[in-house]
Amino acid sequence: MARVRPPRRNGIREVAAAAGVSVGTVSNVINSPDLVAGSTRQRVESAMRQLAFVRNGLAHQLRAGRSATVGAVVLDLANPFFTEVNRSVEDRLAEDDCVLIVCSTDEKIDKEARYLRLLEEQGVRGILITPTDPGSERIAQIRARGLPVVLMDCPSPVPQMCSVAVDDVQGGDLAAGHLIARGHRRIAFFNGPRTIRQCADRSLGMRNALRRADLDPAHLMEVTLSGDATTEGAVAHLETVLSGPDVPTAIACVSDVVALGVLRGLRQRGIRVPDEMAVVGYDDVPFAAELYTPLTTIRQPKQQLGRAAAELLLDEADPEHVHQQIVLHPELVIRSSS
Amino acid sequence: MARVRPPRRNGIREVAAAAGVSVGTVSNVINSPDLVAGSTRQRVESAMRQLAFVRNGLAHQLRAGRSATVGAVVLDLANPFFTEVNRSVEDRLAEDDCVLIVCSTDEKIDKEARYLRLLEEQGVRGILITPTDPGSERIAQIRARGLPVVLMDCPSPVPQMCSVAVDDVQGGDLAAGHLIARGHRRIAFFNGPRTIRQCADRSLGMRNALRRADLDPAHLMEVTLSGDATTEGAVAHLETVLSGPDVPTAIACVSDVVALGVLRGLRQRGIRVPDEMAVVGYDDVPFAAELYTPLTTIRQPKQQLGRAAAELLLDEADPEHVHQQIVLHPELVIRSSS
DNA sequence: ATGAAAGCGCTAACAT
DNA sequence: ATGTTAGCGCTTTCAT
Repeated sequence: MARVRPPRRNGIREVAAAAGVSVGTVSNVINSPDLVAGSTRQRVESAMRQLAFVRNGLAHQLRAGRSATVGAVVLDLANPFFTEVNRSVEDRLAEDDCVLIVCSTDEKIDKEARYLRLLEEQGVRGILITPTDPGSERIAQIRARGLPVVLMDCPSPVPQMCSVAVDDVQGGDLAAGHLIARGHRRIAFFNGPRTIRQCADRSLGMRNALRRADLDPAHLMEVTLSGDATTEGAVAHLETVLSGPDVPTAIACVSDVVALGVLRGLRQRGIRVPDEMAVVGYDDVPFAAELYTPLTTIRQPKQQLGRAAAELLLDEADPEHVHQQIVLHPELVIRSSS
Repeated sequence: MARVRPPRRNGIREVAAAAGVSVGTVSNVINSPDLVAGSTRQRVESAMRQLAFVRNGLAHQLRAGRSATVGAVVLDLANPFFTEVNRSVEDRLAEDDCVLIVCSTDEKIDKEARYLRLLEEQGVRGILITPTDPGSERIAQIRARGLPVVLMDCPSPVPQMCSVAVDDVQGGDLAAGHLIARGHRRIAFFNGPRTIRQCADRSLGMRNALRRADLDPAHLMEVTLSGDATTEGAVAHLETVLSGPDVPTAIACVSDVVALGVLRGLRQRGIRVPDEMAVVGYDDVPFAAELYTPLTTIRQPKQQLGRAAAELLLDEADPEHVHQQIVLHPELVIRSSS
């Protein structure tokens, strides 16, 4: 029965023995120090130090019924937008001694499903998610099992669920409105798949702006990057647009990362920005201002988003909790690319 | 005794009851399906589906003694270097059904200590860390308690510990060597605090290059950004350097993020790059090529780094495991800023 | 092939 | 103020 590697760490039991008290007392000095007499407490604490005691959080959580981990399911951890959101989430969680598990879905529904299950098994305290489909049965089921879910960067389709979103219709409107004001009429939109709400909404916003300017919204040349809404994907799709029959004078992009690819492709072809082609991005990532052509973009309140989402999730423990749908607003940042 | 919110999820027990078998059998269909008869298995599986069974990972891990979480302690989750490393780690872990907990220390030793404790309590399977001090007592103790630790972006000071590093001395050498070859003699180095190994090593490498060119290494004008090795920090420190008695002709930076600040500050002052001032970065983050002035930089093999680190960590479970210190190599990428 | 039962390390009554 | 003990949900011998 001898285990091979049992540098098993000391538990509450060893501490109790060393301090000459019962395990219950040790538990109390950890969880309700005021219940135990000063002298005993000192003895126990010194024993803990001596034995390098680290409480087994799993056992704790199993018994106490609540864990110290929160899961964040986002499209891509390496995307600078989510990166900043996650950082804010992490900081907020730290205030409550919670820790963040990150998961990238790459917009793949099966990866999403897999991670959701993993997180649920893991017994996370709750899940923050930028869902591929906010109305999905899967999310409803998770909530039905009592696990708090907060939608991040996505408005809740139902009132009983928390969400923090940024108004993407407004964002799209801002972007297109700006281009129209600059005199552009043939506008392309490098968008992600419309099945992603952000993409659909931004598209809608752009069409609203066109309509308001008495332009036919159908003339928006929407290019769909499915699964390749990346810098490289954009470079690839640029070819198609430029060699088409109806070359646009402006390209709006669903993200700064995509805009980066557009700028790169344009530069490779010697097409000047903004003179020959205007470009606008989305997100306002940290480097947007320092690009070869500083990028006009739609700024998202990333930190607020992360912090608010974390806060809502932590709050769900509270029985008095009311479900909130927070909507934040984007902002047009004009630079040189348009 | 009635709990307030008990939408408690169904456990192995409920499944057992529904399927008319014992809990042991249910456990077996989960963990050793071949031990149980086909028909029983089917009954159990259908019961699991019916009851939306999700196994309690905490209990599982408590009993089985190994968890499915791995912690990564890095300087800053939002830093594009770590962002890419983490993403690779995440992907590698996913292959083993593990999940990643991320922690940003901001180079603060107390934050690091706090997160390490949290992770250890959390019962992570192991810890990947970019330590503020790789030789710290704290890390040694963690390992002594049987928790695998792999140093990331840092060579192990001792042979019994795994590590994946990138040769930073070489990187510094590459950067300075390049500037020297371009004719620069007065070189400034916007570095982080030398207590961080990467910073110390890159500085060393730069001095090596100077020495090789028969230049006095003491002439390297090293500017220390402590706790503000950020874009903003760099902008602030630039003032000091430019108004000093001995203005450099080139600025090397400890990261692309810092270089971004230098470029920004230079641009604000109308100083042309590279004509009036050469700049080189470090990391080769995704946007480095698309900056206003495309950035000459030292490329780090970020994906390899993350993947290798995750692999080493996962391997430590293996009793046959040997401790490896992997050293990867950086690469000079010349663009227009120098 | 399946069941019964003893824990994993901890918490929370309840007893003293 | 401290000790005792019954579990949390699961795995894992050991019987059957």
